[in-house]
Amino acid sequence: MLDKTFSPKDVEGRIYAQWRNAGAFRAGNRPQAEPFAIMIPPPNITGRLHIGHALNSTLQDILARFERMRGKDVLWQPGTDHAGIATQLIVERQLAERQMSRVGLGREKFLAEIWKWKAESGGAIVEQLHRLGASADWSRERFTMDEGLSRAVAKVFVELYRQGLIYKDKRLVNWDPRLETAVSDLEVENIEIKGHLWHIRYPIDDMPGKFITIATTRPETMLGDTAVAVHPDDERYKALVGHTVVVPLTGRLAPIIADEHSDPEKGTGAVKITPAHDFNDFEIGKRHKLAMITILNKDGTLADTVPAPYRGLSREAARKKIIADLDAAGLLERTDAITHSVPHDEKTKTVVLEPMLTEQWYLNVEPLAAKAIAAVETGQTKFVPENWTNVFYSWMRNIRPWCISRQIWWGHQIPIWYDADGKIYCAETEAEAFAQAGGKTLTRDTDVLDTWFSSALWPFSTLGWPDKTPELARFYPTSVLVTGFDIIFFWVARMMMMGTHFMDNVPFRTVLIHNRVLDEQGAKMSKTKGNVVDPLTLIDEFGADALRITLALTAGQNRDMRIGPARVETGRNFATKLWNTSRFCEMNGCVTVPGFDPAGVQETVNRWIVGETMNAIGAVTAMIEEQRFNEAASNAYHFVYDTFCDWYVEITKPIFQTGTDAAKMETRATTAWARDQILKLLHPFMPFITEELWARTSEMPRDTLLVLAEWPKRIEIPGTDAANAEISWVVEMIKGIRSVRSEMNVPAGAKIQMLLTGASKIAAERLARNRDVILSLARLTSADIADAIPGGSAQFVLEEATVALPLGDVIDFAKERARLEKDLKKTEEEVARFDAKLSNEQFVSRAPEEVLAEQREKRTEAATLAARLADAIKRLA
RNA sequence: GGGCGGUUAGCUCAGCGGGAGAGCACUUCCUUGACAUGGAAGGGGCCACAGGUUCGAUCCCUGUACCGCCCA
Repeated sequence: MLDKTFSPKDVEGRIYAQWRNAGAFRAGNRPQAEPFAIMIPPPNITGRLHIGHALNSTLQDILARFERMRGKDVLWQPGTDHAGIATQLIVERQLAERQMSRVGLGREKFLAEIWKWKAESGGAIVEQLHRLGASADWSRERFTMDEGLSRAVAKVFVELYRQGLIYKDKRLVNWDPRLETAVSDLEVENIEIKGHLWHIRYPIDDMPGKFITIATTRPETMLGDTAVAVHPDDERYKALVGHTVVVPLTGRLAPIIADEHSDPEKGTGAVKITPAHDFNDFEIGKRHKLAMITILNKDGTLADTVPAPYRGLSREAARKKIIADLDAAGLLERTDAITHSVPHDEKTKTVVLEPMLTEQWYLNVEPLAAKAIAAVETGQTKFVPENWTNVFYSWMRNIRPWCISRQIWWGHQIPIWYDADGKIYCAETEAEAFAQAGGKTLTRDTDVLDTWFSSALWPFSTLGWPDKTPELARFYPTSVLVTGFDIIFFWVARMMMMGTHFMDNVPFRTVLIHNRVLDEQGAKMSKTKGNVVDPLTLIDEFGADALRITLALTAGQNRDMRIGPARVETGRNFATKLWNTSRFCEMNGCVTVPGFDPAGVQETVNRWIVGETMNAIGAVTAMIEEQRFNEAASNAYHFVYDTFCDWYVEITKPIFQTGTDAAKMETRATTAWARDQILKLLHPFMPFITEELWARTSEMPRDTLLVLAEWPKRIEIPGTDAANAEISWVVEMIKGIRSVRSEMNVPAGAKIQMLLTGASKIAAERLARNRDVILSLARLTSADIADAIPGGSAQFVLEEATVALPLGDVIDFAKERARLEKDLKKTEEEVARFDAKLSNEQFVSRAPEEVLAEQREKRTEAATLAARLADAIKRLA
C-alpha cells in the first residue's frame, strides 16, 4: 500500500542509482536505432548548480528521456570545462591563506595544486546534476583538460597556425591588472558609475598664453598623450590644427591633429589622444602615426615612462595627484560630475580593466565566421526561437580577431616553442617541435589558451576527434543544443565556427535558446543582491520532480521566467495529487492487465477516458517535438489533474461501489491503463515519482524500468466522440446542479431531488445510464424524467432540456429570478451580437462559408438557450 | 545612438484573425472512505494608447508612451 504522501528524499537517491546500475543512460545500446545527441553546455568546475543550470538541464533531460522512450539511441554528453581564470583565482586564494603563492611554487607545482583542488571540489556541480535527475551518459563524462580533449586543442591550434589564421600581434587588449592577463572583449562588463569630466587646458607651444581645452574622464592617461584631436570641420579649432601643445605635467610636445573621430558636440570638441591606453585613440594613433607610450605596468601602477613624481602610484592615486597638480598650475578649467560606463572584470566586477598594448596570439576568425554564417543562412542549423538568429548574425558579421592567449598557467599551454634566435616552432608535441628545430634548445611559450578555445571544440572533441571514432560518425552533427541567450556569442558562435571549419559540418541541427531565470520579483539573481534561488534548497524542500515540472510549466516562449519557492509549491502539489490518485487506483484494485486493448472497452466513461488519453498523448508528444515545453507540461498537467483526477476517477467511483462485476473489471483495467499512460507521459518531466509509481503500482515486476519503457502512441479509437458527448453532458449536468446548490445556499450535506424536463430520447437514455454518478456527484436523492416542472424549483438549461431542482421552502425566489435573469441577459447579448454580425451584408458576402455556418449555428444555440431561460423565469412567477 | 523583447484578471504569465484563459492570490462552503500538499462554487479584464488593413483585430501593419535586455 502506498503511503499517504510521496517522500522525495527517500526515493530520489535510490531511483537514480537504479537507473545508473541498469545502464539506462548509456549511449550506444541501440545500434539499430536512430541516434539523438545533446551536448551539455559544460558548466565550469568552479561552479555550483544555480537555477539557470537547473532549467537548462531539465530541458535537456526532458528531450533525452523523451527520445530515449521513443526508442532512439540517445547520447547526452556531460562534462565540465576548466575555467582557466576562475579556477586559478580560487586556488591562488587558497594558497594565500597558507602563506603560499603561485609564483613561489612555480608552474609545475602550482598546476599540481589545481589538479588536487579539481579532484576534491571540481565535481560538485556534477553531483548536483545527479540530484536533478539528469540522465546524461556519465560513463562518457569529459573535461576540457582531459588528455584526449587536450590533443584536439593542440591539433586545432597547429592546423589553424599552419593555415595562417593564428598569428602574433601587438595591439590593444583588455587587460586585467589584478590577474595580469589579457581577457576577451566578451568578458568585459561595462558598468555605469559616477565620475567626472575634467576640463584641462593644454598650453599651445608657439602661442604663448593660449590654450586648447580638452575634456577627459581619465586624466591620469594624459601622461601618455601624444596628440590632441579636433574635428576637421570644427570652425573653433580649424586655425589650431598643425600647431603643437605642451602636454601638462610632462612637458611633451604633441601635435593638434584633425580627425573625424572627434565629436564637436562632446565635451569641448577637443580630445586628448593616448594611443597606448584607449581603443579609439589607438586607431587614431595608427592613422596619424603617433607615438604610443605605455604608462602602466602590468599590475596597473604607473610605469617609469611617466615623470618621477607619479611613478609607482596606483591609477587612483595618480589621478588624484594629477588633478591636484593641474589645479595648482591653473590648468584645471572645470570639473563636471557625470555618469559614464567603465570597463570592469566580469567575474568580480571590482577591477577596472585597462586597454594595454601587449603582444598576444590572435585567431583570425573571419573566414571561420563566414562558414558559420552560411550554415545558419542555409538552414543547416536553426535557432529556436528564430529571432535569436539575428543576434547570432549581428555578432558574427562584426566579428573581430579573437585574442586567444592568456597570461595564466591553468589551461592548455600554447603549442609554440622558440629557439635562441626567437624563431617560432608550432607543433602538437614537444618532441615534434624539437624535430622541427633540429635539436636546438627550445623554450615553450608560457601563455595558455582562452578556455573557450577548448570549449569550442566540445561537440567533436568529446566524441574522440581527431580520431575517427564510431561515436563521431554516429552522433556528429548533434541533434540539439540547449542553452541560454547570454552565451550565443561566447560558446554557440565559437562551436559553430570550429565545427564548420574542422568537421565540415555544423555541430548541431537546432540551437534551442531558453529563458533566463529571474527571482520571484523579476530581478536578475546575483550573489551581491542575495536573491539567488538555490535549486538544491528547492529540491530538498519540494523534491526534484516538483522543481522540474515547475520549470517546465514556466518555460514559455518569452525571454524571461521567474522562479521561487511559491511557484515550486504548485509542482509539489501536483506530485502529491499524482501520488494520491495512484493510491486511489491501488485501493480499488486497478492493476495493469497485460494485453489490455483500449479500443475494446464498453463502458461509456471508459471509452471516454481512452479517447481523452489518446488526445493527451498526441498533444504532449507534439509539444515536446516542437520544443514548447510549457505547452507540453501544461497539457500533461491538465489532463492528469482535470480530466483524470477530477472527472474520470470521480465518475468511476460509483462503478466500484455498485457496478456489475464486468463493469468493475473493465474499469479497473482501464484505470490502470490510463494511469500507466500518465506515468509515461509525465516521466520526462517528473522522472523520480513516475519511476517509483511505475514499480509500486504493479503486482508483477514490470518488464522494464519506466526510463526505458516505450513512449505511448496516439491511436484513433472509434466511438470516442459519442462517449465524449455523453460524458460532457453528464459533467455539465453535475456542474449545473452544483452551481445552483451553491448559489441557493443548499447545505453541502443536504440531498435534493432533480427533475429533467423537455428531454430528448438521447438525454433520457444518458440520464438512465449515468444516474448513479449524477446522484452521487451532485448529491441527489433522485434524478428522474418529468413532464412538468413543479413550482418552487430552481432551474437551468442543459441543451434542449431544462433541469429542475424542487427546493420547496429552501428556494429564495428573488435570488433565483436574479440568477436566471443574469444568465438570460448574457445570452440575449450574445444573440444580439450574432444577429448584428449575420445581418451585416459585408460579412455575409465576404466571410468564408464555414465561418458563416459556424456563426449561424452558434446563434441558434444561444437563441434556444435564451428561450428556455425565459420559460424558466416565466414559471417562477 | 543601433538592435531586440515586453505592455492581457490583484500577481506571474499562456493565447494570437471570428464566443477572453491558466497558476497563484481573493470570497463562500465542505474534517464526503485517494488526496486539506485536498474538494466544490464564485468574484475579477474597454487584452497600454492612437491610427490603419479587414466583413471582422487582444491577435496583422504603422506610430506613440512606458518598462526591460543586448551592443556601441
